[in-house]
Amino acid sequence: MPPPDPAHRRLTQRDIARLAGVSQTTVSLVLNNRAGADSRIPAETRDRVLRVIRETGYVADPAARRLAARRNRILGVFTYEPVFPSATGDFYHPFLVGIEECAEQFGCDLLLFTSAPTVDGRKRVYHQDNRLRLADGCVLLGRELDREDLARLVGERYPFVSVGRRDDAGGTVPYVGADYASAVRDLVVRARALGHERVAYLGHGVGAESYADRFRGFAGVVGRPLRLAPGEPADMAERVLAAGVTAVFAEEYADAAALADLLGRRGVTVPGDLSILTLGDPTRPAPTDIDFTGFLIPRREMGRQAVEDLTELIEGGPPVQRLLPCELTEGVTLAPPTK
Amino acid sequence: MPPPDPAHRRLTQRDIARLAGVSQTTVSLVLNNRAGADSRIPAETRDRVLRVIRETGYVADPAARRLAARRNRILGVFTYEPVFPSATGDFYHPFLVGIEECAEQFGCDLLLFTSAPTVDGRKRVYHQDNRLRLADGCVLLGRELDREDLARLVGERYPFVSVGRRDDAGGTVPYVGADYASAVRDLVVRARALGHERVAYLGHGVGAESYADRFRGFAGVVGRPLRLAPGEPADMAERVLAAGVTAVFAEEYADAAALADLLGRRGVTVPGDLSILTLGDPTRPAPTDIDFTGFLIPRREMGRQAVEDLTELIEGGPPVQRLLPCELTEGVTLAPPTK
DNA sequence: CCCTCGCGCTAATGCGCATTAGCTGAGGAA
DNA sequence: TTCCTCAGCTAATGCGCATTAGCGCGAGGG
Repeated sequence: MPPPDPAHRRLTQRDIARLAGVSQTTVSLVLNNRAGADSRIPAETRDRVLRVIRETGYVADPAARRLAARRNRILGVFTYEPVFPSATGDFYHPFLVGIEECAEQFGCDLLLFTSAPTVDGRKRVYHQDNRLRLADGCVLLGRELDREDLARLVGERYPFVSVGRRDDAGGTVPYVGADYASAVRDLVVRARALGHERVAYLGHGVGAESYADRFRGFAGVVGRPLRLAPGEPADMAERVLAAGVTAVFAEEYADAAALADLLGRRGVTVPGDLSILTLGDPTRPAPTDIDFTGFLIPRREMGRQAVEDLTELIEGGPPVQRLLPCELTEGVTLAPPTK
Repeated sequence: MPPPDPAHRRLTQRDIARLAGVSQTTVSLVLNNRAGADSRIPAETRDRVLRVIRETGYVADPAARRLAARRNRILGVFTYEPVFPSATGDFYHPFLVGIEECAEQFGCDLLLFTSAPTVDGRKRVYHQDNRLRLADGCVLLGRELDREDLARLVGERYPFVSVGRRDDAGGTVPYVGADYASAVRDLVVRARALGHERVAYLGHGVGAESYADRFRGFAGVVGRPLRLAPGEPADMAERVLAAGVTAVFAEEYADAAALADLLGRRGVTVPGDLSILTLGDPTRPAPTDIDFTGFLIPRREMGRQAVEDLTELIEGGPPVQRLLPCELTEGVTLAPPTK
């Protein structure tokens, strides 16, 4: 590549140094406030340098900075599912709000790894020419992270924090998750207290950690846990009714909404004839006016906390795993059973 | 900073070179597919290098790459108003969708400049220690961009594209805007065709380019354009009625919604007694069930196009300014005047 | 008068890569 | 044989910065 037009070449520390009549080293020292015992800079010199910097509007090249100092104040954000495109977009949005807030607070920029190509319908961190190392560390977002990716990140000692609990992958995976198990357990206990004996879990209950955790919480307090696969929406209502339960715990909010709708058409009232509880926020659009009883995922807080943990990890701290409590929502879809 | 534990030091081209029994230069050449006449590499050597790269999973350090090659495939996104926090969030979301889509298509990552501190209630591109130059170029988003920022970007020949038309700022400002003037004109013409003679523009009509453009379109086809400042919502309805017009063109969707609501309470029907037209999508939450006649801003497309123009600008292309057409919405709030 | 000593600074180096300018050895021409 | 060519590489350099080692100098001590 030809060298850029010198007239428009941007300023470097050397330029500043020349203008201030000092060395490049001194500029760097002033810039980074390195007033250590090994290199003191009198106020006069410092002011002179700072004045030139102010007048010229010099800003350090972050790439060079990263190369030399291995630090950037840039945090990566990798999302396994598309964030902006709106199907799941509204679900991930609050996480990003938290991430953004906290990043701003720490004075960090956010690098969204949008370039990751989609292979077999999934994104992968490690692809040809990934730019992971441009950031000091990375926040991982998505329902299902690739286990190979995780193992490799762990193996390479790359600083990252997962939003959402993850099973170990060849080492400790740092995460900020939601305490689904406890939240589900609390809901079941509450339903029990109202008299519900025959209850069902509507959902997969396996696969993604978030599903498994919910079902674990359910199975932990229900003797012989009954699980109904969501399956075809069309006959979901039938299967639920056939199960002869008085309360349904829906893994997916959208399933709860669909179920309520289907039941309504059949004249089955909620919560009169059947109680329905939601186990988290909608991950897909679920048009409904019903104020479900259930719990909310502390998404924003999870985002914030992930960034906080990440910065500490980058500083050399130990990997931490933590679960944040979910907030129960009163709602109107849980009532004592009538039959 | 102490050198990192060599056991965990990540691979460099030199490591690859050693493993493949070639020089670092060769690795670089293979990696960048530099098969020019000046440096030919036989298939055998190339394959050997590629195999080592594959086996080790080597990926080039993007910071070093940027430093040496001055290219990054990272596009910056600077937003003058907060994007995620949800007040205006829903308005900006579609722009980001378009930006993200197009960036992915081009294999670019997105750098969100979240670290820009808010000064005097506004964000500024140029602040202490900004990281603009980490990206190859930048997309600017926001209703009102800072003119000083713009002038400086232009002056420094920094590649950027504004989403939304901007007046020149010491040079041509590349933008992808919405053709508000034409859209408003079309709406006025349409209202005229239905018999509306006395019409009013409800809004500022000055300040941000997007406001000015709308009013310009309005004033261009209305003899003595009447402009009503939005002012206090409480008496907005009174002022509109006092103006004795048959159709109102509302700059802000939220104002249209508020107006319709206020009129409804007074028994004034829309569009029976008064037609109301909206000039774009809601920039603030506007709860309403009304299907307004007006137009939509091609936000997603604007985002896409901005990224496309930006990449061409980075490639050395000329700055382009373009306006995208707005889509008229039929709606139910425009009808022939009754008085 | 020499000899520390510490202050205030700078020369030199390397981060990992892309790029330019060669260098080497084999094969062909003279 | 000698020279030339050219394919196939490599050494060297610099991108802009942070960092390390250390230089020159004046003050204070012996």
